[in-house]
Amino acid sequence: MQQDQSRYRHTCMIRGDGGKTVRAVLDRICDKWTLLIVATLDQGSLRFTELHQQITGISQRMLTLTLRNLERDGLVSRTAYAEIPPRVEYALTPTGKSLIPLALSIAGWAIDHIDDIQTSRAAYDQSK
Amino acid sequence: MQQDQSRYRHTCMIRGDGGKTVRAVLDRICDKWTLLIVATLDQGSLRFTELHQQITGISQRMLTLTLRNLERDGLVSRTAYAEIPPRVEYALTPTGKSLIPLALSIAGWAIDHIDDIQTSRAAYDQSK
DNA sequence: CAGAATCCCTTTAGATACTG
DNA sequence: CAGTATCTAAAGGGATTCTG
Repeated sequence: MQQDQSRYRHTCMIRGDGGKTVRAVLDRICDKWTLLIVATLDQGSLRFTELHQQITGISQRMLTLTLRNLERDGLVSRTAYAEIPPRVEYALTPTGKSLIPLALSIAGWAIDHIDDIQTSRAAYDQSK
Repeated sequence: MQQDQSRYRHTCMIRGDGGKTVRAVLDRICDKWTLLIVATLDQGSLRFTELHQQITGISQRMLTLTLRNLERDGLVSRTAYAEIPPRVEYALTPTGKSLIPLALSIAGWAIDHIDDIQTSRAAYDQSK
């Protein structure tokens, strides 16, 4: 009881400004590729092509767009070397690195509950 | 160093199956309304209209759709009473309640970093 | 009260072709 | 190598109207 009331108080963090702050972050991390890119860059800086190879299924266009947004938000740094052929290195910034523990929390919850969710989903679809 | 290597190993949780498991969860919690509904239901079971009033800005259509998806995934229970006028109560299931700590982690990170992100974003837009 | 149905506009993202 | 440009199919989501 004590705990439940305390938890309810804290969910005000989420409902706070109508969810604006939380959603601003969700809009960034919840697209199809952001977390995969961030997790891939956790091993160190990588070039455009290396990212393209390691993240299977991503199109050139979406890799470019997602990296641009991550750079804009200060989560990823982009370093271009004036060589021919061109070389560009992408790496996590401190803010980007701070996202990793959160990403691991999400992954942990996903792994813990994905079976329950899929079972429930199948049962629901069955009953309709 | 030691820590960084350990962290890198753990990000395999995210990249694991090409991000399939993590994305299945992100697809559920990352739409515009899910976390707000879950956070609102943390105070206890609520009726359709009560949710509609407490979550400002949501349309009837999106409230219905999001609640259906949450029910399908076993995060929210729906109890209809055979009365006139009808009464329907929505509440978090145990799985739904287990989502609250994760939501709070996300909110915490959002609050901690939203200023940095918006500053970086403004600087990036300025330089273009 | 608690929705279902329909309309319609905006955004997203894949495929493809081209370039400094 | 590291992108940019363009086209298009599909999904998301708001407003409105109707109903058991």
